[in-house]
Amino acid sequence: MLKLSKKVEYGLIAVRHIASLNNQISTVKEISEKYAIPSDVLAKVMQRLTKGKLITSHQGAMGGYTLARRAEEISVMDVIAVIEGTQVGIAQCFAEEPQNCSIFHACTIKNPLGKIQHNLEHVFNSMKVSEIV
Amino acid sequence: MLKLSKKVEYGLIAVRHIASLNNQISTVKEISEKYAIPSDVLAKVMQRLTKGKLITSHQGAMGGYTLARRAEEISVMDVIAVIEGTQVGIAQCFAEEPQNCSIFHACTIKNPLGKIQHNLEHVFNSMKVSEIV
DNA sequence: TGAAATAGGACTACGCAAGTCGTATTTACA
DNA sequence: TGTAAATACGACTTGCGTAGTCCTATTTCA
Repeated sequence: MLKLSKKVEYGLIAVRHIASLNNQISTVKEISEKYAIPSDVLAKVMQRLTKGKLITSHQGAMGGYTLARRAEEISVMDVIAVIEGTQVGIAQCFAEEPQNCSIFHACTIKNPLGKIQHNLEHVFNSMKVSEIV
Repeated sequence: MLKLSKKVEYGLIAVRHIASLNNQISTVKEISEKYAIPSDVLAKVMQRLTKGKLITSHQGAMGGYTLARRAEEISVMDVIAVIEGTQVGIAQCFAEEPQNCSIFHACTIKNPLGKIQHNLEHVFNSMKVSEIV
């Protein structure tokens, strides 16, 4: 409950890793070994980060990944959004299709949870990869 | 990902309900019908809230539940902790047995996530049931 | 041309959330 | 004193999402 997914953790670690090496090209193999992350899983994460334009892929031998933006311009929220493909929502009300919640009409806690939701979004948006030293 | 469980939502709704009726005795049937919550599920939630001493049960006919403390003294965190029975942790590092994380030793994002964790805890601790109008 | 790298689909395993069911126990009140 | 209304609680089922594995295709450097 209320946990980040491993994919997001892996993504943050990877992006931070590249940033910490001054954007030097890095491979899945290198990162997965260094941090003991299953390489197949990390590979998919990197592909999503690429599609989300947070990093740039370099195919072929001697290839790998570099950041697509400066580390100061990549927020934790960016990484989450790109990897999960959905909005962060602590309840259905704040994700897509709020109406799907079985309780929607009678729910009395949407507003208070909304405050918490906003707070979370703010924290995730304001924390940048460059701060993850 | 990062979602509260339905049980916690139900618990918050129930506690708020009782508080909004000035701590008048309320039954599972009444609450489950009013908010369209499955009564069996709600019953278990109420039992946990009782064990956690947030509400008081009154068995037998004409029984039900009342708050065990003033609404100003019940935080959202209290409800979560009692219902889930575990610490809120956005990653394994912040739950029980941090060492179980497959990445623990090499993880580079414990500190930044810790900031987010603390922020979350603060928000949940400071929001009281009395504020959930 | 071969090796090193990304791209990406298909599949499995597992755990947890959510809900259901059945039964026991307590208590007010007719 | 019996019955109905209520809580107590364990066992079970189901479904879904997470995490991970496997396999193959494609790209590119040397």
